[in-house]
Amino acid sequence: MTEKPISIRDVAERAGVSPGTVSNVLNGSRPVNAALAQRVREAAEALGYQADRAAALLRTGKARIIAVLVPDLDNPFFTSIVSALESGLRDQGYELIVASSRGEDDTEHSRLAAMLAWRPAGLVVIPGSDEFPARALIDRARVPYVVADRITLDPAANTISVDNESAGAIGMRHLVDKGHRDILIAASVLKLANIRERCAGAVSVLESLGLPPPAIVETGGDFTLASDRLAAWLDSNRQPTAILALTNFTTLGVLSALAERAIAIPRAISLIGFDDYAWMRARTTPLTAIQQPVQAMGEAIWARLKARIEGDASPPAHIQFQCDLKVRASTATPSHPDGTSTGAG
Amino acid sequence: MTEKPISIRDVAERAGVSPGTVSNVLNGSRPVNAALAQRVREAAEALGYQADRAAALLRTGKARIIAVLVPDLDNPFFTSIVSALESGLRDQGYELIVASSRGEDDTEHSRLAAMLAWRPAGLVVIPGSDEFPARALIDRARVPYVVADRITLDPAANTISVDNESAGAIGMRHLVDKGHRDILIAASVLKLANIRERCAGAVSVLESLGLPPPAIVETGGDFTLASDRLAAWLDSNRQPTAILALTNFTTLGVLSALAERAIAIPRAISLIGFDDYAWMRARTTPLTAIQQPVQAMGEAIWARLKARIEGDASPPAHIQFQCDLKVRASTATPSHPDGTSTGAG
DNA sequence: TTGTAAGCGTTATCAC
DNA sequence: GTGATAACGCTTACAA
Repeated sequence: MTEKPISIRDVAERAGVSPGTVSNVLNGSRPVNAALAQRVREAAEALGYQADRAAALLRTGKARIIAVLVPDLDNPFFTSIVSALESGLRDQGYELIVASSRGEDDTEHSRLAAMLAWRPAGLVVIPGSDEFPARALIDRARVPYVVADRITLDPAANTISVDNESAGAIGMRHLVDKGHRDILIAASVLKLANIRERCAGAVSVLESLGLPPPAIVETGGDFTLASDRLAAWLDSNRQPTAILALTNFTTLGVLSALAERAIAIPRAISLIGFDDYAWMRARTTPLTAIQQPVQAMGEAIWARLKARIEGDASPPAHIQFQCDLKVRASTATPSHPDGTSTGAG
Repeated sequence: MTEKPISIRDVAERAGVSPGTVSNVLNGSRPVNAALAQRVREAAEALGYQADRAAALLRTGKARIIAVLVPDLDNPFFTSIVSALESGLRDQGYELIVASSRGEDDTEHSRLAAMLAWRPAGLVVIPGSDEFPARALIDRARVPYVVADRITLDPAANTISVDNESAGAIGMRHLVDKGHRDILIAASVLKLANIRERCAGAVSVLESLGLPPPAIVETGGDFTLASDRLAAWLDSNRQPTAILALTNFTTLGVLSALAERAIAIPRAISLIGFDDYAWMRARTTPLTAIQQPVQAMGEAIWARLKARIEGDASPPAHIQFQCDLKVRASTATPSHPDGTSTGAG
């Protein structure tokens, strides 16, 4: 049924040359007589020859594979990073293998081990936690790698992330400028340093102005949990005049909790979302949002990784991108400066 | 710098056995004396040995790789399929390599060729077009494959998709039941058979009731284009009482166009969206939506592909899943049965 | 400039 | 039940 794929020998035979010559022609590794080269190319074309990359890898030890490990393939932030990476790799003859750690340490470990068994040229990882226990595997494999999004304690890592403190700060500053004093921060998981930093940035804005600290609710990682936690919080606390969401899923959680309670945005509560997706704009009240420069981050990840793959030995870089505040209609002046509001449902 | 990874020989030496025995222990391919096996396992563990999968692939010819080609890694429908697939493969020792064709024929061709060079055990493809010219490559590679989401003219293909006619029909039926007679269908690209079928299903509902056919606007594949086209249509036509969107991006386009014009949902226009995402629910007016069973589809794709990989030679199956209409607040009785409405902005 | 042959790490086929 | 050994398809010294 499945017959043998054509090998380099088939091409060599058809072109009347040696396998080595075929390799040299197709890879351009050494100059070959023009006429011969032409014959070889024709033969390869005619047979539909594609070099077996596994064999090439075995021989050279240099895989044109980039492995990517993310915590969740259903989170659009992570997939947008993957997408940006993919377009970078694509033109340079690299393949992308991808796995999800589902935010579980042991899955992270096993998926990483499995991918490393392909001896990839490079690795991009968004760790599930700051501890990132699986990094021992990377050290052992001695593969060039870049850590994205999450902060890591690994001193040898190249990291690409956003300036999380600043990201939190620009959101909070905007709310304070609008006149808000009673602000709730919706944070996903405070165990993650990037979330803590976003919080810290936001809190520091209030501190520097001598204002009281904000309330913070930890919503958990996924949408439904976030929605429930926020609902519970809203039901048992005085209603804030504004909410600052620190991830895309918490943004959804806030929206859901507010919608269920028919709390109007921004009349009753102003809202700043995190990340910037089409659905945030396609609303009667488009969301003010803290936008991460995903495309640029993807490109930077690939640039850094590629440099490492090609032998760059400079000290680990920690590249931070600035987020952009997209001001839209979901943030307004609070209706009652003292914090009570009108939208109770 | 990059020192040699440990090979099977290192393990063999440390355990005092032959490489063949190590292989037999680790793969369970043949019974091995328990004590020896234990020594081997300890040695492998101590050295952190991971078999080089490229070498294994070269020898066996059986890659544990599944290649996935999608039109767009930024479309959550496609990434959700990838995600569902990934969890299926993962536990069975397969690797996932993924590429985006960006909906371009030549990119599709080149990405497919590159992935096939890894001699993957199986292939999942969401073609960019019904013609799917790149399928010649698949035939030549004789690799088991499954076509997902899109309908294909390829008679040999196993396909997994939704029942598109029914999907269109349940949406339209719901609108008609609500009393709508002046309905706009927002279709992405009529060149695609699945979109045409969704249209056909919707149209047939009206036909069977002796009602006049709906207006159809072709919005194009991405969000901004869809938004512009719909805006243009709305500005130059009588306003319908309901809109049926046939893809996730057209849903966004409709929402955006309506929001810009401050047309209220469902007071002025009822709306049915396609696919079902958290953001559709996290709204003051949650969207009635035609939900594709993504998880089940991913599982079915993997089940079918796995069967083929394992030698199943039954005739090509064309599995269709039924979509589910999630009725929410965005669809209501039209305010003016004759089609005029109140929400002009 | 081209051909020949070794060898990458593994698994499968043979002997033992 | 275990150990040599060949072979997978390719690239690359080295020989011609």
